[in-house]
Amino acid sequence: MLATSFAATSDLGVHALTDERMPLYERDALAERLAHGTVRSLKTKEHLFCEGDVANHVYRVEVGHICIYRMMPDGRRQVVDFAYPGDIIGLGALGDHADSAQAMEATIVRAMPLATLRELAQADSRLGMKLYEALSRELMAARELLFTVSQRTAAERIAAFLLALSRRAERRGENPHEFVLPMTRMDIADFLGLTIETVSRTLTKLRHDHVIDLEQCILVSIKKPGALAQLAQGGDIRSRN
Amino acid sequence: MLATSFAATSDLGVHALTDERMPLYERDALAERLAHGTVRSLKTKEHLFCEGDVANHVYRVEVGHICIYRMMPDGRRQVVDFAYPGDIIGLGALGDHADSAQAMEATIVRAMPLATLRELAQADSRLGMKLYEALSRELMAARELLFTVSQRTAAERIAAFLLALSRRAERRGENPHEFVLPMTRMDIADFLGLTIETVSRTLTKLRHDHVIDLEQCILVSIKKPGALAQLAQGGDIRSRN
DNA sequence: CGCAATATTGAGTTGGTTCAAACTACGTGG
DNA sequence: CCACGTAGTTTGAACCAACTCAATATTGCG
Repeated sequence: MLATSFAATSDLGVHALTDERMPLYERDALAERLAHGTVRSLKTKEHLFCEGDVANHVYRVEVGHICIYRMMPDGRRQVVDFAYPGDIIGLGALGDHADSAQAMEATIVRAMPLATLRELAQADSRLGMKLYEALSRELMAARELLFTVSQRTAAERIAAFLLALSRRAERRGENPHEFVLPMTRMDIADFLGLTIETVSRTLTKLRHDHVIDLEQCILVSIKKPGALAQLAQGGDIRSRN
Repeated sequence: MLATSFAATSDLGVHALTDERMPLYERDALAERLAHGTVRSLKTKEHLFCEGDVANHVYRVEVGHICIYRMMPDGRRQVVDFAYPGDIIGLGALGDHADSAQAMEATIVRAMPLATLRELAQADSRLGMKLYEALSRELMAARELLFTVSQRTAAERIAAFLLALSRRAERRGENPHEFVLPMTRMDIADFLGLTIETVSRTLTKLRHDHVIDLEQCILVSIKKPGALAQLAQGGDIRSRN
């Protein structure tokens, strides 16, 4: 049930466990199979699967972005992960899906049946180990997010979130100081356990303090990475570069 | 990195995923090996391992209770799990431990080297699958807790927590409507992302509303399970039985 | 261009925190 | 066995960060 290896949440937080993280699936039997897997296209807001659906595939995002979340009957929503191209979704599901996966924009994924995955893992115990490790990392990411949501202030959460996105951009070989937010304020809010208003206010505050810059609401430039890191840790802002 | 299969957190929450849960390790090669594993005794507050320690064993709690948590440099603490007798700790650790494990009282565990675990999994692919499933459940539990902490009010969190403990008691063949809290208010607070004062106040409120009863601060009797469940869901209390 | 969806900003409210003080349980040693 | 000390818990009152409600401003799409 979640984006493996490159998940945004993965390194949300202080300990930056994730810098040791590398693409798991490359050169894997898994990746090879996926390369020939069924392609599925999703429109913006279309669901890849929903809470309660029987889980019978894993997916790799090829193009676009997917939001993994869970809802309460009364409408409260918890976003659990954001999947980027290359990320694998649906690992860890036993029986039914416990979360829903929705395309945040026009998105293409490749699907692979769980049965096939099981066969591969049976045949190649190294793959089994990798899947296990991938799941471990998911677990760490989930706990990191738990920590963030449970213990940090709004400003600290946003700072940690932006830093996680920055590190992710870096890992993907993109500019870590300037990247696009594929998610809406609502997604961010539901991810961090805040309201859209608080997300917005906190971002504008960071902008006014010249820690970041924002264009078109979606293009983030990190101007003072040090200040942002300091903030994420719980320190006061002050003018670090 | 966590208490498998019987973890208290496991079913914290609405969807009660956990009722499908059964003891994983019974009749396993794992359980057999553990039965002959090294015994280790811990005094109250003694650590089994700390954040940053190299992870080279998994442990099964035999007697007592263990608290798994993570700390920030400034002292903020997030409790991630409570391990009961039968629970397995330390699965999912890759390299170093990301959490600390501390005995909440005089506790006995059995240890098994990770190397042995890997061998066993290599030899018996069913065991590998079980470990994978155990980890999946940990992940679900972590997300359930995330959801609880992120979206629920203090009263809802406490209600969900008590219900989780109740279900756990039931699974262990104990009285689900009367059980002892092995953890302090501080542990509960750090688990649910609240302060000890709020935990205390919320418990006394539940007592005054005759939803629960409390003796010696540690013996909980659930008087109105329905009201508690209602509350956990986000509904108002009202006098359900 | 004009509309609908998303984001920002402002003002007032509140749930949970913080700070502080009293109370309870319990282990220790006299 | 009881007096004492300590750690843990409860309770109260003031405060504040984030929420709610409401209005305005963007953005992007048909």
